[in-house]
Amino acid sequence: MPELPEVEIVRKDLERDVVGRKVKDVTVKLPRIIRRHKTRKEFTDRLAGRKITKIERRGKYILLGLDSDDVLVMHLGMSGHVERATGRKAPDKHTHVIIKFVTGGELRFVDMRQFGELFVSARDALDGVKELQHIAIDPLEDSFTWQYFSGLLVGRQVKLKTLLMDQKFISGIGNIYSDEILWASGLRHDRLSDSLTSQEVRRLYRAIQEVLQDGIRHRGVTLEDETYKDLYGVAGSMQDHLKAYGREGQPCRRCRTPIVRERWSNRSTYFCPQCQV
DNA sequence: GTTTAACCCTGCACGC
DNA sequence: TGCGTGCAGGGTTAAA
Repeated sequence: MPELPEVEIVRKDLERDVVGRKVKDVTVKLPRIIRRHKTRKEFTDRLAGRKITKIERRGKYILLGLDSDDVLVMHLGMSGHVERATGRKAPDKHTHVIIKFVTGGELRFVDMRQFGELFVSARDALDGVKELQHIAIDPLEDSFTWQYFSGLLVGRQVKLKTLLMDQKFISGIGNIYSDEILWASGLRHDRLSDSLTSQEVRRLYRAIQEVLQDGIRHRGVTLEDETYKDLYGVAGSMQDHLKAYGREGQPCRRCRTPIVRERWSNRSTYFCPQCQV
């Protein structure tokens, strides 16, 4: 389930591995993945012969800058990942788009559940893309200060988990990391944002940064379904360090109370009923 | 402004 | 063993 840390790992891997490479040709095996384009050709023609110049991230979106002033936008959805491969190894059945490079080797977009997508946009038209224009501040940016964060909370009365997962509020946090952040800050998912003391706001702010950085340090969460892997097919290890998510019935690492799983907004939410208040 | 539900799709568990 | 059914899973958006 790629969230900010997983997407950031992919961004870093791509930055090291594909910047400077020139695209030879592109194969789209499943048009659904490029659903914003009317035809395959409209997509592939804008990539063929182009050199990749830089890799950026906006929330959970990855932006591959091209030397044509176009940008290849990538969203991993729920089960997507990107892998570097040689043409020798046959692509598995969930490989939907293959980008071949002039220097050999290729980039494969793999996504079992097909919620991910790729599209090409002119760089100066990016701000007009609905999903990108509303993306809020990145919690790992320098400008995400404690003052800024507490300012965001002013006048809002929303449950904390809803707020954390709201990409218009802060970008990059999904179901797994929101549970971890709330556990780390000792706050319940259904606490209302305007009920926090300034000490609790500070704890939440710290937890957001620490948990996300931890996720990056451990190269992301790879669950049993193994849908997320880095560019080289290597699994992350953050799943071994989770304190709440996926630990239903297991003792809380702080107070030994069994972790509870609750159905919340059509999602699983894991928390400690004792030490998260 | 906030909450809820539905949708996207595949794999898997379950019952017959 | 094989088939059909139902549901989990995350992000987004439309509707309430």
